[in-house]
Amino acid sequence: MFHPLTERQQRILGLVVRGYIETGQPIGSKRLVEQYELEVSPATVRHELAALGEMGYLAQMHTSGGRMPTEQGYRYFVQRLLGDFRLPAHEREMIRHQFHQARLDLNQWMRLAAAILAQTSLGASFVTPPRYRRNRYKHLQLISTQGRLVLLVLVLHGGAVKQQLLTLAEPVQQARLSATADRLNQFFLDATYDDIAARLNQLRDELERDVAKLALDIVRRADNQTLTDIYRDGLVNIVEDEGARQAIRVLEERTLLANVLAETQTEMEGVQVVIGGEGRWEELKDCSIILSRYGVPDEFSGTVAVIGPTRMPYGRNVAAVRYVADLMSGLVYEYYVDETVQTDVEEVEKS
Amino acid sequence: MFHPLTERQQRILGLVVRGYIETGQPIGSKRLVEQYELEVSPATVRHELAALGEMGYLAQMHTSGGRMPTEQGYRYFVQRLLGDFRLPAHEREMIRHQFHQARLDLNQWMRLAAAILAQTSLGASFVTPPRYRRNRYKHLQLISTQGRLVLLVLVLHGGAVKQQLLTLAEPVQQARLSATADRLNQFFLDATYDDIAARLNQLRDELERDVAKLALDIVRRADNQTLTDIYRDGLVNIVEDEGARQAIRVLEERTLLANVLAETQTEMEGVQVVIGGEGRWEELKDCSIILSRYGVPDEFSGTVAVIGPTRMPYGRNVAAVRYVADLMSGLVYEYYVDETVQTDVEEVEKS
DNA sequence: CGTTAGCACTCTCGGCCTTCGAGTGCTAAA
DNA sequence: TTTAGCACTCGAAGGCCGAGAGTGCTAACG
Repeated sequence: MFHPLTERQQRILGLVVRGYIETGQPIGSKRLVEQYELEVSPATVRHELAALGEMGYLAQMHTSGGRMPTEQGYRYFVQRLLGDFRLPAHEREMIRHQFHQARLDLNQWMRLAAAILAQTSLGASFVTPPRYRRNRYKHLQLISTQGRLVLLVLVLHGGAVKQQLLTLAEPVQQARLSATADRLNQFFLDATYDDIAARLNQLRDELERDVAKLALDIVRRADNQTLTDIYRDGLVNIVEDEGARQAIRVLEERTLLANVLAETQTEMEGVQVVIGGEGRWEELKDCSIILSRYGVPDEFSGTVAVIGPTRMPYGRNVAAVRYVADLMSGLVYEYYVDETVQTDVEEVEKS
Repeated sequence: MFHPLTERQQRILGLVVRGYIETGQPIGSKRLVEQYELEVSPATVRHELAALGEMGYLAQMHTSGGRMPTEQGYRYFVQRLLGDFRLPAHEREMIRHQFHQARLDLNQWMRLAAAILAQTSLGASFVTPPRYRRNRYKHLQLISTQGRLVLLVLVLHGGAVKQQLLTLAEPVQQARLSATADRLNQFFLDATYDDIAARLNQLRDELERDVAKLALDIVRRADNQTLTDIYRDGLVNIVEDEGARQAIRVLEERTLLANVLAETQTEMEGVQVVIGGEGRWEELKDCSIILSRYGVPDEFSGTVAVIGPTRMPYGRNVAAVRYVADLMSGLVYEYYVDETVQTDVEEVEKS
């Protein structure tokens, strides 16, 4: 797989890779000898560099511009030259401590893992949730929300909780929903997708069958789930451009974003535009944010927003934000605001 | 709040802002007249520009470098000069269509909203979930997973589903757990944080009280939840630097990431390093990914990873990824792998 | 009085040239 | 095999110049 290298070649390759990683500049023979106090002359090093170049471990951009590692060079470095480095004890201790601080919550752990990796690597990181290759039905619950709308909560093995709203043909009492859920739970405990599919016909009751079909679909989606819910962090570390950094920092540091949203929250409905931090937030000097609430004002509301450089097409973006916010509001009103609150709202409107 | 502007000044300010947004270059009097066919001479425009400059709407970088809008200039533009622009009909139709495609799933809608905004604005976007100012207890479920570990699933008004693992003092039968949940559900239906806190003392049973306390804590966290679970998209649009773009594109395009993970999945345990796409993925030519599985291999596993430029400190990062993966594995084994699967694993190991 | 033409001035940007320094390959000697 | 010497290459940095765009000011004009 790799050309065999002499001791000295390995040493030199390692130095070039390390040097290039550190400085970002191609490394030449002279610097190599001077900086790392090799006991040979630059000319000798040049021989070796040429050899390493021919074997494909090093490349040079220009005829006289020093060497930098090729992909293969990096690979050799990583596989052969990288002694097993360990994190310093105090860092390990700090990380361990943070994990044990966290509650028994897988999502928290993942978020934390992403944050820690971003912090210690000074790069970006991501974490995907653990998943079973074949999920198993564990527990299902049906919760009536309003009229014919029912919230289905399905717990899978491994603690994954999936939720799904469904619309029944006609309203059904909570009691009957609970009974249905209980029966299905007995029937399908620890069932895989195939199990559920096989036993589906045995169900007589129509409601049971409808719910089971939905559960089946959820298990199917969980089985070939493609990386939704991944946790990311540290994007800000790999972006050089200052303008973009600001925007990304805002999106990653939740406290900052929370501040901005809190201060705009109380203001009027409709689309709001925050330009260049409005003098209040130094951190987003070169950014603009176009945002709009959606949902039930002051009661059950979220935010949709676009963030970009101050120099952005405001007309278009304001229109887009407004349109999407309106759509979201419509959907939320229709499906997610349950009766209690709607009554509250009506009362408020009457008074 | 704003200096009053003449008709013509408004017109000119608008043109400068639009022009600057479009080209990114400061705009001068001459170009203004020629490009937009004003019926006055450059000299007149210069007068107006100077006036707008004194009022603080425009600024110039250098004595002779054309004008660009100040923050205040943008603000005037957005508040007064921006006619209400609407998205073209076919775009609106397309967006509406996509929303109605989606299932009745709030999370899907938010993801979709973020994606659409990113796409139409060519900027970054974010969406926060709608939340009640005061959450209400809706439904609680206790699910025994293994030994003394119990998964608590709490549904709040508005369909928010919170989960939390808890450790009991001693194992309890599922039947008793269900009964407890039922009692609490009756007792706390539609209760707010204060309600729960007030009625907590009335609970006799110790298990009930412990669970209720935990539920109370969950509601408290939901009440002053600070922007967890926000959906972001389009970061790639605001980053110029090509290296960073690649990394971000990988993180945003789930299919690409899924490919990479799928192809590395089957390989050996431990930390893996993907350098520069290994020739297989053109899209991450200048990136390296350091990744490791955690959890139960081939059974219940996820990934932790660091992604950054090819030129990164591999030693440190490999160590960090390994350490975090090991920690996560430990936690997952301890709390999230239930008996059924542990048995499976043992069987496999025996055979 | 608002508008315009003319003018001198300023400043950036791109092209062109030069110099400097780091690095290279080759050859011949140790 | 290693080293010194040498001629050569190439990019980065600095200086110079002219073109172009833009400015403010002033004086004339309707």
